[in-house]
Amino acid sequence: MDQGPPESDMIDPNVVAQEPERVRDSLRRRNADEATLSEVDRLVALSERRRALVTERDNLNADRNRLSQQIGGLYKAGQREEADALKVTVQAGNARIAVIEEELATVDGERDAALMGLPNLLDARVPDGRSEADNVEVRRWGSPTGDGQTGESHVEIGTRLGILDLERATKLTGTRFWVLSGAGARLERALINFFLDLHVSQHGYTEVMVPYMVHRSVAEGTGQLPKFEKDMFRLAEPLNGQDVFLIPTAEVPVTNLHREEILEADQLPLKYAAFTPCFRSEAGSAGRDVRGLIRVHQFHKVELVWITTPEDADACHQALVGHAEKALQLLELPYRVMELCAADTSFGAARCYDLEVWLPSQGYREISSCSHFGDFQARRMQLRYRPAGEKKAKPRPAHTLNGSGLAVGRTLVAILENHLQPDGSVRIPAALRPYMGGVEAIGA
RNA sequence: GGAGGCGUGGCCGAGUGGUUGAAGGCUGCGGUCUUGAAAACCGCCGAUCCGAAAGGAUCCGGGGGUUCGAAUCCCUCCGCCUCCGCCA
Repeated sequence: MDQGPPESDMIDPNVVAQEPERVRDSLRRRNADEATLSEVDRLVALSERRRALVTERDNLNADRNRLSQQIGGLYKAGQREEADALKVTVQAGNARIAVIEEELATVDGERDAALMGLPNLLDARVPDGRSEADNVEVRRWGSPTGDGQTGESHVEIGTRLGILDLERATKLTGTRFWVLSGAGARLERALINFFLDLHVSQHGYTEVMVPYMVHRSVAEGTGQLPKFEKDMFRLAEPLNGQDVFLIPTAEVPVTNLHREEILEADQLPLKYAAFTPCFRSEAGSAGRDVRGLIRVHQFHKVELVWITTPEDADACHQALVGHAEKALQLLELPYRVMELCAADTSFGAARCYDLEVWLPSQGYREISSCSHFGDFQARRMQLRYRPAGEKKAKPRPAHTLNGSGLAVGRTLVAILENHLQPDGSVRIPAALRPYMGGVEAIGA
């Protein structure tokens, strides 16, 4: 069923086997429970067992190979008797090999499953913290208006202007869906084009359009699976022989574009910008952000993805954040940059900055998450590169990064709320007007 | 949906049961030669796992089977191509 080389790894399995304390430290900083911590001990034992089995199996294989050659030689020499005697020996060895292979398959399976369920090692620079309240503000931009509580909400504004229709959306698919019409729909489309043009022509990204449904192994590559299956939508029937999931973000198909490849160092960094819809089940978030466009089952996003070298990754990460910030600045939306603390850093990330846009009705809300995955995703999808310089350098896992540039729906919300005029209309920021057919305000 | 063909290393392409991880070519890298370049010639050039190393194991789309031994035979899945039908 499954294609391609076996998925394995996540954090370097050798690190788990040889420096379990380092892994435990990272897990503790992430607020991991005891069950997860004990996985590390199990992993150490599993790795040892695996090594012993592999060694024995390889030795037996070597014996068999040698004897088989002898058998071939004996047959050619017409010495059937001797050959048949050797066959019996080999058959006995094969029986033992079969037993070992069986145990090895079990051990490998358990080890892989445990490994795939462990979150990434945290970057040492990530600040300690027990919750999102401990995230560290890095900088602010712009001048927020209002108190972040009593401002007119995008739902009220959009409905009043007749460009947002939440009620009719529920007739179609129920709650957490939306309908935009007229200038609202145009605004959504304008934002998509604005983001794409900005990043492609100003920031040097290559635009890509990708499938919105992916195989299970692809979602494992970026780390959504196996742990967060309930957050995704899965097709009822397998497609092309495999389970298929609706993408929760373009990160998934785009980062996996080069899975199982060995890239040359001079190809890096690879920078992709992709517009896609994103589908999220929002399991477990019942009751949160129930009204409006903030948390929905389907939304649009322009995602920025980098594939780079370990040496360059930090600088790339900073550049990525800057690119997302630029979009907010051009749209004249106040925001702050937060460095996430250990407990709030997501499963696959080693380090992460969130961009939070100011909403007069809600205060600061996440509008972009810029993550540095180190080699975590690259290991899971066997995405490697060959270091430059020395002749035959061994392939190494690449480093991957991604960030929203930006979440379109939330940007639309931010524009409605921040650029609301005293007369009830909404001003279109200058940078966006060319994409709005020159319109300067909605509802004026 | 029906019928047929194909799937080998970065690329092209040999190879139908035995010491082939795989001929040959191309590309790439190093060298000789050259003021430099080109050409020519020589050499090197896949990945993963175990091992301190020596060395060993595995991989010819994926999985399974036959066999002492499989790139080579069988089954199955996936992918690509061609023809017919259908839909856009």
